[in-house]
Amino acid sequence: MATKAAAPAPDSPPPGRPQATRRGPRTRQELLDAAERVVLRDGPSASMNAIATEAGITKPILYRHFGDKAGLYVALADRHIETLLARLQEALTRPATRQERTRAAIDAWLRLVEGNPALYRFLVHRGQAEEPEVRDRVAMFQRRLGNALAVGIAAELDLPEDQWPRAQAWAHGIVGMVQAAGDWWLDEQPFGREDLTRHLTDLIDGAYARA
Amino acid sequence: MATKAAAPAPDSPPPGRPQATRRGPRTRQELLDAAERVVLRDGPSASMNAIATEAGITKPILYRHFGDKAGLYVALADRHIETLLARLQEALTRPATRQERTRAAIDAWLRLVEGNPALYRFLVHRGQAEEPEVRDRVAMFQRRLGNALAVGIAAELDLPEDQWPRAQAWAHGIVGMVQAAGDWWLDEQPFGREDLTRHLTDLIDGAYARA
DNA sequence: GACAGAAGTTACCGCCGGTAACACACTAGC
DNA sequence: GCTAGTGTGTTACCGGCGGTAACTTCTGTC
Repeated sequence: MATKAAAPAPDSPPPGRPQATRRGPRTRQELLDAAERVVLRDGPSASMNAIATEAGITKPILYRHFGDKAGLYVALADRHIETLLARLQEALTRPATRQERTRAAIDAWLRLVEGNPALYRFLVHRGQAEEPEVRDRVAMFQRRLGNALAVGIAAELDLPEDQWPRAQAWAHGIVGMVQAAGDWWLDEQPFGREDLTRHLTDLIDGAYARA
Repeated sequence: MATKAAAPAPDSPPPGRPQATRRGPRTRQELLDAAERVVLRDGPSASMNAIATEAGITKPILYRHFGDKAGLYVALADRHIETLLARLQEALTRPATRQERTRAAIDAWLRLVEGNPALYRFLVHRGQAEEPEVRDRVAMFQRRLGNALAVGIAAELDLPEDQWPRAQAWAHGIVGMVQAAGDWWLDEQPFGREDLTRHLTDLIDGAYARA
């Protein structure tokens, strides 16, 4: 709750007061940039002090902007989650064969994994942080992904409404599958991204074919 | 390294010195029991002080036994991981149809999830703890599980050696799948455990059939 | 009985997340 | 020009954490 309530995201400085002060109020965006730099460098255990220093300010300002550490992490995650979700949604509804849609979605995911492992770990492995707030909040992303996929699967297989839970089970399972396989692949790198995409697509497509 | 080196697990008090002291040196087992009680009650954010208090001692003793928090958590996890791995191994090598083996393994997993959610979360969702030591150590369990399953899949499909990486990709993916589906199901409980077992078995079996 | 050594304690360190209280810049109204 | 108000920033603190040093028992052995 404290997350959104803290500040309604003043995306750009109000044009009525163009350059208020010299030392300048840092925009939320700038703070998030700095936070992201630190988190991607130090991992999710980055301290609020370190982030504040990176942003050239001190702790209390961070707290005024984001409420608490959970708020900051959620804001940090939200910047990327929406675009990633949109990209996956596009892949899943692309006018193409079912197999191609599956492939495209997995490929989009693995491109993120490969392109920015640190960001990926932060987003997917939950900012970890001990407080359940953070865990739940960031884990919600995975849930949304699963729910979106569930709708897609139900449509794909033309399932009646009473079979939706089954589509959900599959969807959340598949999300975890791609994530876990991506994790493993990121560590071991036994072959290229395209190969992993193909293997996972084969797996899912085989399941589809029998459904 | 500090983990195993700290104490070679004196499982039972040496019979040569049956009842050493009155206030007694707590056995490693007793300490782990207390730690488990606290962790399952308070979640993985349980403090070392709380654990020590629960065990009726003070912090430094814990540190003498386990080195640091990571060591304690690893010891805590190891108690259950071995038995769980053995149970899964048994299910995967049971003399039965391939589908039945799959079903049995998933069922064993979901029984743990259902029977002791707190323990499950601790084992699978990584004691979370910020230090990478703990994360890596507990995540290793998932890896071992995936590797064991990979061997099973390679045998199941009679794959030539050059196709083993594919079996690995599948295996780690499937492990993540069952885990994620279990997570979702644990939260939402939209149907019984048997239903989820069946849905996931169907999915995997479909993939097998097409492999 | 002296003694080595384990078991256990108190008291501390530095750091963390989080907050209170205060200082400075700027604008608006009279 | 002076005041009031507001937003930006600071310093200095709080309780609690993981972890450790130094000391005090207590116990079994020679």
